[in-house]
Amino acid sequence: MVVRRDGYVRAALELLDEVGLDGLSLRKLGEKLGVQGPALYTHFKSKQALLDQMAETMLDDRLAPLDDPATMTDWAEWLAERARTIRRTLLSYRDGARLHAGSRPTEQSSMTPLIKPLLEAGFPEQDAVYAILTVSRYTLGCAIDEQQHVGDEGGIEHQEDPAASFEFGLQLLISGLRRSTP
Amino acid sequence: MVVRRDGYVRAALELLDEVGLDGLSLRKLGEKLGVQGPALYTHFKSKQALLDQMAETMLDDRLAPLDDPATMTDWAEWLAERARTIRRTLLSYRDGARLHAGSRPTEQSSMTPLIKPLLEAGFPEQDAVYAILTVSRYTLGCAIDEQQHVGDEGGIEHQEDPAASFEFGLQLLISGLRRSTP
DNA sequence: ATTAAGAACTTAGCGATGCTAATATTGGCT
DNA sequence: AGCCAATATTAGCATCGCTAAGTTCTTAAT
Repeated sequence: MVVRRDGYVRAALELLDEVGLDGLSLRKLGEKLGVQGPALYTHFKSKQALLDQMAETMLDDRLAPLDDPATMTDWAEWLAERARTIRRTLLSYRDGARLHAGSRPTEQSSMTPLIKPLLEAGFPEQDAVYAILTVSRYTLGCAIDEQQHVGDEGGIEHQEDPAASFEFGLQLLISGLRRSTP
Repeated sequence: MVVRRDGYVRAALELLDEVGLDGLSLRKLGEKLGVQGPALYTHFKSKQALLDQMAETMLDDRLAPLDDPATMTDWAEWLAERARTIRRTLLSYRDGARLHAGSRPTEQSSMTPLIKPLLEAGFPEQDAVYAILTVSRYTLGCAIDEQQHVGDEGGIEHQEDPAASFEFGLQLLISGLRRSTP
């Protein structure tokens, strides 16, 4: 009951790229898996539970390598790189940002390991938590806004470079945080 | 064909608070209006068009007063107050943030009037655009994350004060922007 | 007053959806 | 062989977005 689950989630992520979030149905996913639609209720108690798992898997896959202590140098660079990875990931799936926005974390994904680098840098615990949340939420907001405007027939003022705009705000946050740890 | 439209949108926003985004159907909205479901297609070409209009109306209602030049003092305070209003508004409707995240602006809502205060403060045009975008997107990300975790049975580390966390990041952004205009 | 035009609404119905219930099939373990 | 749990199937309910065809109502020009 836990063996096939992961494969199903990954198939669902493939299907997402093919049909989009609004077109994603359990029957279509079943077809892709050579299985009838209701069979999926053996593994997920609801469609939302599947969506939640998709959102978590999508991010965890690419975020895991970043939490390897070997690659970690500067906390600020780590935090920035984490944000860039989140954005890149959400944008790399069709409706990836909207999928994440509409999902709730499955297990309580602990924040404790995340704030550790910041605590070592001298941040008070509360500030460390807020720093992680702030950067993550800013990144999510960017990804949603960017992805919602794909194929927008660039209006006059739509000369925005999304990556540059994202980096602009990210540096605002990071350098603001830097200033608070002398 | 344009008289009833606005009333229908507001009724839809009321219905949203009652049944949530996933429970919002054209048939239910019709019932609330004493009308059959398909009648709504006279006013909206699709359900998504209705959702788009709801998202726009929701925000415009409360954002309009802020753009009154009389009340504008400091550009930074204006920008911060704008962000707070957006957040307050999104949180004040059930699934308000998710509704906004899944919508696309109806007419190209021009950014020109928004960047004006920043241009007068000496910002280069590109930075002014990025500043508005950054603050708006951060706010959207916050609202989504907060609203998705209502009734989360506060885990051990879930000692977050959402308003304080939002203000933490907002000040990071605003004071970062302040520093770039001496 | 008559007519034409258009907006607003109704009814009927198609294809698809999430999900439940009841029933079957599989596959490893003792 | 026999059992148990995991896994899948079929049938079907209620609801959904949306389309098509036809109706009523308002309004304005003749």
